[in-house]
Amino acid sequence: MAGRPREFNVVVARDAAMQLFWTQGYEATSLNDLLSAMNLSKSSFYQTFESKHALFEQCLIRYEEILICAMREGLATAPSSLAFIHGVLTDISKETRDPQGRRGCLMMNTAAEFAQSDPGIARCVKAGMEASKKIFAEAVATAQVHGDIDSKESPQVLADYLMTTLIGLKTQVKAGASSKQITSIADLSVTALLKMT
Amino acid sequence: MAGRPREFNVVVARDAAMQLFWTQGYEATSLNDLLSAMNLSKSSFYQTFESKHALFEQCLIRYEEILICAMREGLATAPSSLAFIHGVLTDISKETRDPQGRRGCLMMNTAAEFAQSDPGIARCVKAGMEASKKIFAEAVATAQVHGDIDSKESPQVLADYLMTTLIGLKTQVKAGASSKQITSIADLSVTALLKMT
DNA sequence: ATAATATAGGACCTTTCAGTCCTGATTGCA
DNA sequence: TGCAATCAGGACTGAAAGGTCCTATATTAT
Repeated sequence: MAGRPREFNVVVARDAAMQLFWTQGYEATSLNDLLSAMNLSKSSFYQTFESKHALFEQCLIRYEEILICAMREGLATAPSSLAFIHGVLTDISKETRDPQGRRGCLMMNTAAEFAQSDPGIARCVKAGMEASKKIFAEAVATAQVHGDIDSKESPQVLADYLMTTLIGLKTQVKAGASSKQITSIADLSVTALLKMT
Repeated sequence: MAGRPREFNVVVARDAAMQLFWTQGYEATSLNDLLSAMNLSKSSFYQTFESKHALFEQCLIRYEEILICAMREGLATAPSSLAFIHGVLTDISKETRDPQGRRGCLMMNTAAEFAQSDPGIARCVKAGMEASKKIFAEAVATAQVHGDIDSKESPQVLADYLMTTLIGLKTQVKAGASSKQITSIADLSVTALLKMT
């Protein structure tokens, strides 16, 4: 009953699309761009992925999964929760080196491009934001238990603060900030977090 | 030698365009959208504004002028430099009320949409960012003189920190954060700034 | 009156877009 | 052998995009 098997890997193809959307944004990425990057014929594309929009949503979800996984792993393997928090922020300075890094974060780029106009995508973004924030909140809570961060403020509010800083830093990188600037801001933000009572 | 005078106000028309670009972004705003909002015929449009792209650049520059002026005035009239800084951040919570406020900031939206692909626009954005940062730096320096902010950190770095927070907050608003969340983060950021040594 | 500039409106152009459909070949399983 | 599903590739559609050009009318200063 089964016909000819698929010759390409759906995951690989979708990841290629994700990279392209990440670099160029949704609107700026044409179908032909996608077909080239994914190395697919139009037939195969529409047979496998319903539409450009549907594919984008899948890419966004996938991106968020990867992001969350990376954060979870980072938190799990870091010497301490505080080191994890500090690392997430300071590592952004590395993204200033190549154009690849200057792309920012697909989730945040999408927030800027779609938040107003596409409720479905907006929900996706919000979910990803919440998930990231939750990990920050866990990290903060642990750091508070260890006495690295003062316990007067709730982990949720502090996680919101960290998310805000993260978004701001990523955007600054995109806008052309230097590695040094980013490092300074990140260090300052963490210092501020610690000195707070 | 002079012919028929212009019947519309260039400034008013351009401001209407600015509002539209602000709400929808550059790509998502079609020429017809612009003609309707500006109440112009195609003839008048192209006679006055060279192209959609040129108009956008003018709008961006105008937006930045308004922004900088508002900040300068805010700083001049605030009871103190610290109050100004605190006000800029906490006032963002008001933007959560109506969709109008959820548009974010044209300059930052543009950074997200164009920073990678359009060097001219990117330069414009960077200039606006620098100008905003400069005002923050002035405010910080004054607050340091008044003893409201510790003088160990340079005004430049602290201004960078404030810009980062500002960008992060604006983006969070766009992504759907609540008024309460924004207020909490803004208060926390300023508190952090003060408690720092 | 004339030159110069503005107005409105529409025809028109080229390009690009996402998406559909069709043909014909290919491949695997039953 | 035949069914089912894939493949590639191109023709095609309808819509929308930004821009140009043209006609005809209106308004001003000289």
